[in-house]
Amino acid sequence: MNLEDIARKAGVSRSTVSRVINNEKYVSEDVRQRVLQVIQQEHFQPNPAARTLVTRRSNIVGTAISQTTNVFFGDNSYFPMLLQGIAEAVNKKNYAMLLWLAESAEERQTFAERVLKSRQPDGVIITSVTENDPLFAGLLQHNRRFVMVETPPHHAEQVSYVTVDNIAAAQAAVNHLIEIGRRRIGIITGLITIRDAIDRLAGYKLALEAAGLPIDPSLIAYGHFERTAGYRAAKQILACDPPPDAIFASGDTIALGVMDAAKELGFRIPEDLAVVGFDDLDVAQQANITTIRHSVQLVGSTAAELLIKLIEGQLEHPHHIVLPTALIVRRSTVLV
Amino acid sequence: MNLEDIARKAGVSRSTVSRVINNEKYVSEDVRQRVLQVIQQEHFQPNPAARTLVTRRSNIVGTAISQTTNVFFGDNSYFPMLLQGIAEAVNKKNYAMLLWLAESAEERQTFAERVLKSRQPDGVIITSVTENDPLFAGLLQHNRRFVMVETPPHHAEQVSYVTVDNIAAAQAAVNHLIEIGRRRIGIITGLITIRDAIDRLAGYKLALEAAGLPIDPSLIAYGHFERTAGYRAAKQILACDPPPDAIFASGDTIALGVMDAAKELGFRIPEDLAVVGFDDLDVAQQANITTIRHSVQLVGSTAAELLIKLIEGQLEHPHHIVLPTALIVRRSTVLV
DNA sequence: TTGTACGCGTTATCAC
DNA sequence: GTGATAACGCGTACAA
Repeated sequence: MNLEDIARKAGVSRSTVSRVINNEKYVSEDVRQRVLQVIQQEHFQPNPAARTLVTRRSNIVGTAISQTTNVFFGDNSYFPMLLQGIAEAVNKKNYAMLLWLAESAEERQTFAERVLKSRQPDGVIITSVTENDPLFAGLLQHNRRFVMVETPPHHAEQVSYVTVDNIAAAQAAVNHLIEIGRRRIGIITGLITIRDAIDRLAGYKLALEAAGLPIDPSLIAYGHFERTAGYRAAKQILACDPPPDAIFASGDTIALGVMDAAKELGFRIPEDLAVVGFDDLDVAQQANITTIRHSVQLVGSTAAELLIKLIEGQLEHPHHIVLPTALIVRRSTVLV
Repeated sequence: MNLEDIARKAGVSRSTVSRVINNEKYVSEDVRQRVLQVIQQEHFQPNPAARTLVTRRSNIVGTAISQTTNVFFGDNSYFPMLLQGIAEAVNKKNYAMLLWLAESAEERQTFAERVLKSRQPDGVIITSVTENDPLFAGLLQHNRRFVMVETPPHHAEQVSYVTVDNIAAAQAAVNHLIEIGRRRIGIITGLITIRDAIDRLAGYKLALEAAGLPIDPSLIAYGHFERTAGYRAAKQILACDPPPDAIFASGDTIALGVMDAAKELGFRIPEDLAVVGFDDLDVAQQANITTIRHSVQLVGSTAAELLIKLIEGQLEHPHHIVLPTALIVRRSTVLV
């Protein structure tokens, strides 16, 4: 069943059917109705491949998640939320989403090749880019259309991206700790090759400096966005003498690990140790963790919308969007 | 850049280039090398739309997740693991994955229409099918190629699917409880319109009957696959007089909710109350919950492999695959 | 072993 | 308003 068949049944030409389907004007109302009726009764859908061949548009956006398995899996709902946001925008615009997931032990290089090789999507959304990410470099080099979630590690001026103001948010988190009287404030970073992690650390330092507090290197632990990593890093920091009276965890899953360690070492929260997370994932609410809220879903939908606008030429590339954050105070810093 | 261009640069005809790309024989070795070299230096990739148009194959498999947002989001890593498994198989076979996610409050009907309308993929993987699922019905009615994860609610004989032996697994779980001396064993089901949930309940009943134990309706609570649902259902069951000495939770997230309720009501685990979960998600290991292990990732990859074999005509439709399970004993039933 | 010619189902560009 | 007809880039019988 194709345009030709529909045309015959409706007693018109192929071009007219095409016009009806694409909602063009210059089709008389009765012809349009007749054609629509045939289309409906035959459950006709135009062949997307043929359409793509001529328009050079697939109406598909790709999403590449180059994280190792356990992060995508684990206690982290970041990616599912991001996907949900992307899906939402993509549906609204009548696009489809192609998804690439890195395999557990896959090299970033082979993953990048897989994504770069694919010519199906009109554009790509990428996330969790590291310093020398071959995917990022490849997209840039081949001049492919893409949008980054998070701030790019470099060439930020040439790249379209959606992010939250990590520096300001981290400052807000640390300021909150200072306001409740904490003076020895530690930080556990995310994977420090990722821009988000870098910026949150920068915000932490800025807040301390602004308050005239010293920056103690022994209170800075480099980790990554997982509970177990948070646990290990917290044990290290809490062993300092004197121990910190607060820890800013660069992610909620890290904060969970901090709580684990604190409990084990007999620190009361928040009396002995105040903890602030980042992201406001479901777990933060469940575990009553003070955190920075930024809607991951909103980041996802914003990124997808931006990408589609770039594809459709409604916006100039590059384009940068910074979404707001909010400090959510819970029991991990303030007793109710 | 297309076949024609490559052909010109290599000094051969378009068809020869096509033959080289598709690895056909009857191409002399030196011509093949010459063509390959040009392809490499031009970074040429054949246009997938043109290819699809003529072969009627897109090498894309669709995955439809028709669950509401919070399930996909929440404390549940089931879908990410499933996706990871699908991605693995899809990569191996050089396919791509198209993903549809239902939106938070979306009607099952509109979601089904969205999936059914799409003609991009060569086949579809679906999951979480309910009794009168319009997506399931639509795929069946339009005679579309698809594979189900889990046992279909009906028409199972006509449908290809991958599942675990839920009945046997639930029996094993309950038998374990009986073996450690429990006699008043409750169950909290998953969403009872889903086949998995139905079968696990059936297995529970079979095990009790086989052991000559009564089936007490007040010990059966109908819930769904979420922690909070497990919590509520557990509070209900634990309020019975006499209370149960064991609960079989139809999912690990439900089991977490049971532990929450038990803790709140002062039940010691496992002394006063033994708890068995299902799925062996990461959380089960973290919370030390006895559970039924079945690799969700394996289910995903098996489903994708099956679908691709059906697409490529290497297997007759319908085809059924039942994957094994294992009882994993942890501290929620037995003190170490 | 290689080349020629046609068709896949659409959109775009004309002429009418 | 409508209808021919030429692309789009590829695979594939068939001819050479």
